Amino acid sequence: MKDKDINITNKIRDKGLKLTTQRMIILEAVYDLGNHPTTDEVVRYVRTKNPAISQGTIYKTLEIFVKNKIISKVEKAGGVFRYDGVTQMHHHLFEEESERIDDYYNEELNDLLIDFFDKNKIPGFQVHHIKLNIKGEFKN
Amino acid sequence: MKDKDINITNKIRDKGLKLTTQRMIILEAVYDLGNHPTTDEVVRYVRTKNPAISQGTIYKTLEIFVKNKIISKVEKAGGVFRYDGVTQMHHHLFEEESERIDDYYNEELNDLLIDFFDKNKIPGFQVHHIKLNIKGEFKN
DNA sequence: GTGGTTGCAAACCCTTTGCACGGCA
DNA sequence: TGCCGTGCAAAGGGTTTGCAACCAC
Repeated sequence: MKDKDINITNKIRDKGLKLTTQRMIILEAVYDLGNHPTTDEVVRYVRTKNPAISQGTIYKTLEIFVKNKIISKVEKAGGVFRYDGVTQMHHHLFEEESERIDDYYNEELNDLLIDFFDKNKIPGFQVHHIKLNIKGEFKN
Repeated sequence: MKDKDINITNKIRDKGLKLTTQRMIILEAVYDLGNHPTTDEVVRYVRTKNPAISQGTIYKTLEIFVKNKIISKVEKAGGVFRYDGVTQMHHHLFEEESERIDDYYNEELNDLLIDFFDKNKIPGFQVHHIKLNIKGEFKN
């Protein structure tokens, strides 16, 4: 068994979820596809590994992963869901026209934000998670 | 003509869009409903003012307003669109279970963010707009 | 006058659901 | 063995589209 498989196995088992072939392949898909895949992209990836896995299962399984915080949904207006296998704090760069979404990591920014909300509690609201949506355009 | 109507009229005309009854009522709906209405909420509001306005027109018109930056879409995972009539820089508080979305205004935070990205340009990306998604829970 | 807008209704498409079968623990 | 997970296919529901009639400019 490869390191990658062990990692995937643990992610699933650590949440008390049953380990099945379907779940392993679906989680592998999110990780391997990397760039915030849509459900459809996950479906196509999974097909290449095992065409017998149904679309319904993929939809259900992705939701189970989200509920168990193994992956997360990218906040995205537009009827299509995207999933994100990165669980550490990071932000997103959006380009509207192209639908492109890149990750943006910056420790200094994270510290700045955490520090800000430590000092400035929001009345009547307890913060769990902060994420910056940065809209603009990619230049080549 | 009320001040409100003049304001709405100008918002539409200033973008070079034709002024129609439908557009005025639809824009009024987004402003009056206030709290990030869904398309369906806009449809219901518009019906009370003029039942003859069709749902298709409302969908098309809201998209036209977004394209012309008169209003904006709230980034939201979930198949339902929400619209936001507030154009000044602000942030959103999300509570997942309840679907509640409140606005969060903080000038100091805005300055902090603008200053940060002035000093820390993102290679290959030009920032147009920054918005924080703050997830957590409302306490009563 | 005329090109953009609207109304209508059907089509779309992603997502959800129900249920019987199958397989992990 | 028991119960959770899966496959299948149909239903659901918000959104989009096409086109003829209409109307601001």
